[in-house]
Amino acid sequence: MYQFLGETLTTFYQSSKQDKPWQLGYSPYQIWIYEIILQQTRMAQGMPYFDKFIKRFPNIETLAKSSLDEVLEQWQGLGYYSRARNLHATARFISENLNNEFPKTYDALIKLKGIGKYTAAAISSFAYGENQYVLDGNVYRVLSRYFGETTEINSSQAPKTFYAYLEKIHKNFDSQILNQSLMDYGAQICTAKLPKCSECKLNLHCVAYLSNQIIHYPQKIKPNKLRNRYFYCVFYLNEDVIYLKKRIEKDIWQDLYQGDMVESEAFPDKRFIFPIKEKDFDLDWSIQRLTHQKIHIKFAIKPIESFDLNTLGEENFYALSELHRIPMPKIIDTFLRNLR
DNA sequence: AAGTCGGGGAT
DNA sequence: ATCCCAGACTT
Repeated sequence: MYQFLGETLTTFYQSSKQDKPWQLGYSPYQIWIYEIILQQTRMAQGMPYFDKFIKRFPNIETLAKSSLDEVLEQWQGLGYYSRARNLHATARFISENLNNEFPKTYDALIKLKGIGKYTAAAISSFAYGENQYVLDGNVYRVLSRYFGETTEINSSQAPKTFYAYLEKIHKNFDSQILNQSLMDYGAQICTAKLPKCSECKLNLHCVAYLSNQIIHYPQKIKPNKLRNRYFYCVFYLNEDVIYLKKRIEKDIWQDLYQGDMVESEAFPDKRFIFPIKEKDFDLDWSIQRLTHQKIHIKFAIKPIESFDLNTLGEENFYALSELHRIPMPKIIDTFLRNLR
């Protein structure tokens, strides 16, 4: 089974005409950005951000010299903002401690912030040809179906189980090619929904397919139910100035900007503490469904009074003309855009 | 070992 | 409405 899998994937790779990052002449730095952006993110969503990001920060030095706000601004709308924070911190670390030289080995890469087993393997394999195995969502899916592996892929023991498969598969084949073809196969043929089993060359030995159980693989532990969260958000505003404050809590949207915002148990909340009444929050009510949370925000606009500047802190007021350079959560950004 | 972190697109 | 994506980090 291992030999057949390796041969089939190698053949698939050679017939695939899709351009690979390293074939496009991407530098190790660019492959790093590429892999971070594509964490938990589809190609179609990530690639426009990759192009923008590389154009704005062509190398380690420019990224390291930029402010966190500037990096987050490029990242706005992409989600999982810790990726941008770690990217920025790692760029500065490499610039200050490694003489601007990007680490070249798996062992060095995995010590960097934001780089885990997958990304260390991907960079060291794709940029430097090191013999390492990538294990991502695509690989989990292909292997679990092909071998009929019932270990839940989001369980804590999943990595150990699946790396054992990879070790045997990679034994007689080129790791770089196998890494890329496993992921491409999962993305193009062995897809999560409506897999193309009829044109799949692996189905001769695919345990899930032969037992007609494809739909039940990969197995997964049920996620927790959606958490509802309710926020009130006030924008103190006049013709050319707006109040914005950075979220500093270790919570969703850390380091992004928002209005004067408080969270409540529900709408309406008796403990409401803003200087304007709950009924003034009829301006708009946005709901955003995320993977694990459902965000409800009631927005309000309040003209700036002279005492507001003292109460809220003058440093938190920004010119409207520079609004586009301030990173904000998608739902906040959308509201402010619609305001115009 | 379990929880947390975004947003979008396909079904 | 549900799933899940070229995952990593914290508790």
